[in-house]
Amino acid sequence: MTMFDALQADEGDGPAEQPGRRHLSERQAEVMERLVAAAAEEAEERPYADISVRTIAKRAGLAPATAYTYFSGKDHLLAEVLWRRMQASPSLVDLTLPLPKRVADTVRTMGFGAMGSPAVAVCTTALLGDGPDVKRVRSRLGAEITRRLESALGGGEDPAVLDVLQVTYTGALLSAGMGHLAFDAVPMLMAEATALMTRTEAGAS
Amino acid sequence: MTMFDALQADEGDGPAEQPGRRHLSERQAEVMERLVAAAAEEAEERPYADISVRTIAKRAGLAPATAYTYFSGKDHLLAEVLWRRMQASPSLVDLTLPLPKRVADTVRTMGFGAMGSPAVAVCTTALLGDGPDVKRVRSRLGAEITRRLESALGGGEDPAVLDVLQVTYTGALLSAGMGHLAFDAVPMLMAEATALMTRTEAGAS
DNA sequence: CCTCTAGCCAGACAGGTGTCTGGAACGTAG
DNA sequence: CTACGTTCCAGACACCTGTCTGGCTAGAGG
Repeated sequence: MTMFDALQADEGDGPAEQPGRRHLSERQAEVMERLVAAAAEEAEERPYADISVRTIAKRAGLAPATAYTYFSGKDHLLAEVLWRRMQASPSLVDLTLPLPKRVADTVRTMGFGAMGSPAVAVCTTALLGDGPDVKRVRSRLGAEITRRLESALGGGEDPAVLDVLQVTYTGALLSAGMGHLAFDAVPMLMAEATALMTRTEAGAS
Repeated sequence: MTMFDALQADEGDGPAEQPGRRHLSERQAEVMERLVAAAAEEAEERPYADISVRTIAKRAGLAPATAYTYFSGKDHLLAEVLWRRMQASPSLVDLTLPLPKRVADTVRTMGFGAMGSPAVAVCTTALLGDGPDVKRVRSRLGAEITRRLESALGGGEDPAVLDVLQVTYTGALLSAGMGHLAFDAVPMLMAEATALMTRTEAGAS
């Protein structure tokens, strides 16, 4: 496995210490940052199959062995890109908008707008890999998606709606990553799903 | 690539000749069958990472080189298992049932009931792999799922409902394959989604 | 009987991935 | 300046995957 779990990007001044893990030095955090950035660049301009830990490390100006001390493999690295983008994106909800639009906005701003579609597809592919580290990233992402959808819905809806939306969004990301669906169409699809499910509900808000 | 595309299981007497591809001898079809069966057995009792083309070939009593002439790799082989199960399963719809139940039944009978959950998870993982052959299997599976959901809905609904259900089912399979959702819970979830989306529709049927 | 073709097999092979080890570079203390 | 601990690196290494080659067996046809 890796030396430690990938820590969350804690810009700011919070302690942000995970109890299970030793802290990272300034230099170490910077090295990780460079690796993730290099991975994102690779994802932008190469297909998934042509990316390897070695090409990412070379781009970052680091030795492959060093990359392996931080990440367990290329999937872990590329998945981490998605996670960072997610964290860097705002999670604000405009409660004056109608529900479907709120969901669409939440989905649209969920970090991936800044990346090109091929890059998202590449990282999504990586996210599907097996391996315990990738699995952890996936769980974190899933939890965050739930959290954001939850706050977009506002809590006034049937909890089943949230469950379905969560699964639907997972499927939409997958379909988009596979090329069966355009990434641009995802927010629209989610809005449609929301509209269909909440049509005659006791309208929230 | 492989010698030919994996042919569809054409028990019966139809010609079933795909114009692009040469026909297979009796013996060849039987070899493929053994390979797929061995892959299914492997999937039942080993985790994904411990399966390889060589272990499958050994179980089938064949040489690895032979397996590679039929399939491009372990992902292709395991994905084919799912496709065969899908084809072997009935696709009948009882039009007297209410819509959500129809969808749930369709989903439940979609081939995977006969396999253990771990095996489905393993094959689902394989289905997510990249590679042109796996991609083809995925497309065929997707098309079949669409077809079955379509006939379960009966055509009287908003076409958007079908789109959403398709994506939701994709996501549900993925979530289940990842272990975030029980396979048993998938039909229920699909029924819920259907019920929510068609609640106040001008009821079909 | 021999010949010819088609399919399968065993082993060798190249390419790539993740790991390990010895040593270099840096900071700190005495 | 030397001694020491930590962190990172470069190359070597073992492992696995997919491909290729030459030979073997079975069946068809003469």
